[in-house]
Amino acid sequence: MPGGGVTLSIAAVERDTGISKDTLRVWERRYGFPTPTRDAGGERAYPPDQVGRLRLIKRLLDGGHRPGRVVGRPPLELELLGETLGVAPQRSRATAPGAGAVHALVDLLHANDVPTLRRQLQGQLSRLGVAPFVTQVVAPLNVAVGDAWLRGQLEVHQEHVYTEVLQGVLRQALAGLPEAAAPARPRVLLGTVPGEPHGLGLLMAELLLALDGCACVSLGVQTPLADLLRAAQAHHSDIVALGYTGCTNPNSIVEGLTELRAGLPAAVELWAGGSAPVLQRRPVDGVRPLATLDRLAVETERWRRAGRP
Amino acid sequence: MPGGGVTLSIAAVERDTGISKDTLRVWERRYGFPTPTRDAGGERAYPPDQVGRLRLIKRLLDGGHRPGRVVGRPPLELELLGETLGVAPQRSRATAPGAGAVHALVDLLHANDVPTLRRQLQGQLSRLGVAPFVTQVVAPLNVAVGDAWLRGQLEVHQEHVYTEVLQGVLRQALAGLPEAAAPARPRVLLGTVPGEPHGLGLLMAELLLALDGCACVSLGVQTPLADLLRAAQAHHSDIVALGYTGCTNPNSIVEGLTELRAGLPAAVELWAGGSAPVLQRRPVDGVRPLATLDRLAVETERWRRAGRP
DNA sequence: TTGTATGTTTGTCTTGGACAAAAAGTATCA
DNA sequence: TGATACTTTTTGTCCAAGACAAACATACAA
Repeated sequence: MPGGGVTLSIAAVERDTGISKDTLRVWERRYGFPTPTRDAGGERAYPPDQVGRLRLIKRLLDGGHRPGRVVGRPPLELELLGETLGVAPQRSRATAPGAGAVHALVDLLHANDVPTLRRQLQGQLSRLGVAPFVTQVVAPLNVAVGDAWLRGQLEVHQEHVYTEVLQGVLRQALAGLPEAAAPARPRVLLGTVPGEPHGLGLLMAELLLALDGCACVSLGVQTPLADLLRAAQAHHSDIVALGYTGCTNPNSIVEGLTELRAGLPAAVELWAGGSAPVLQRRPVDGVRPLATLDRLAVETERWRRAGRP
Repeated sequence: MPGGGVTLSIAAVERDTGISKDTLRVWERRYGFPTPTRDAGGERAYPPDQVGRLRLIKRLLDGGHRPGRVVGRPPLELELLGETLGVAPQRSRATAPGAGAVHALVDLLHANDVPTLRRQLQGQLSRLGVAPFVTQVVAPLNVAVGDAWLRGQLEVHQEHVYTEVLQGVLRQALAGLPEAAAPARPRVLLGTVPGEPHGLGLLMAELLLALDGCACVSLGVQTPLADLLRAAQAHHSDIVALGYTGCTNPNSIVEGLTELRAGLPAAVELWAGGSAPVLQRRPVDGVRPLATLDRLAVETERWRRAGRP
């Protein structure tokens, strides 16, 4: 519990790295790392350099490596692994339209130039219009930022700044949209489940849906499952749309979707979008996976064709 | 791990209630509640009604009750306790200016009327101007919403909607502010520590500081401590301002502030604001507690008087 | 009323074992 | 060659009961 000064308690390491206490203890037992010292009370005390190494390991795991191969390895070896990460899927992106703009924006982020970044994004928004801005600039930018972070080229705080700035721009665009007519349909409830802290995707979806004439209500991030159900009832939602980025446990994603589907009336559709691979790999009965943002318009159209009251 | 269907696993209960697994197990041992059944694998399986009761208990604990007095008690008794919660500090608020408006807004929230709520807030903003809106409407509204939630008069999803709508309004106001001149000082870095998911207070502070001519960079919520330090360095911040709402563990708040103060250059000030009682009760050396939003202007003025380069 | 000492409450950490789901490896067949 | 089914390894989470220190409450003295 103490951990003041130069070492961190196991709880502090869990907070800072996102690795659970149970996992930290079992790694120590199995792979011989980390090797925390003990404080006066016999509790684990982690030196800062080990915490840094744990963070690097976490990045590699998020990038697809397996614990057995990385958790015992010396730091130098890990650095090398990190640099070769995420390069494969990049080939297609380099030639995509707007690739130059995306690259320039990542550079600004890298230089910590917040005002210019904000101005550039706003400029792109007014130049392209809302929908093209979201699909052709923000979406690839998101991937680029995620990739850069994965490879350690972007620090965590820079990713936070990115989220914050972009959120400002997107919300401004949302506020500028004309309000939908009173009986707008479908009525969509947006949100993420507990454990999923990223709300940018949600905001992008809300923007596109609102543009398409849907009546959106967003709950923001991390709403408990029971409250998602209650909210859907309170707002007479036609559709519940959830966002997933894959930073959470795949098991709990599937578990949560199953639970929600069971609790939701059959007439209410359940959409699950975002970059979490598990959505495509393990489809849940009665849950519509939305692989890309384009699907939003398609599915909305389908819903309208079905002609609910 | 299963918990599919009608019962929840211990991990799901932790997510839904915010009560840690360790605590759930120790309550069962000490107070005889909860009493989960076991699944085929011998793991705890919590029925939904017990989860609801746990949520109520969590509310009561956040409101100041002690576990020994509430965790064993039957549900009926808990309901009664809940209703008498938080009434004491309300007397002063009833007569405050704008109390009527606050009441009306809470009613809208209660009725799930999102469009009207948004319009009303925007109307108040343009009528009063930014600073009075923040201090005289949003701040008391925050307290009122928190109180209502504590007493069980507002559901969690309604609080989420509130946060979402207000965030939209505040960010719009922020975007409408003229950009500060290039050498604006002080340079303030805003954020919250891991475990603190509420960003509204941060947004309010950013708005007031920007209005006062500060150069703000916000990292949003839940930035790891090490990255807060790195960000302060990258942005050459004069001040690091953190927001706390008290939904987190008081120990870890103090621990985190101590760690940050140790890692930050002496010339960089560390401000801690928000409704967490521990900030006033256990001051940390070298950390400036900001009890109310008014203090922001005062402290900024003091910093400027001190005349840094 | 304020400060100090004592006892109780309470959340978190400990150990070592266990298990099931996911991933990887291997064999079989079209 | 490629897809499918089976087997083994890997890996995160859960369990039990015990221990401890910080926070809280209560009693007592100045």
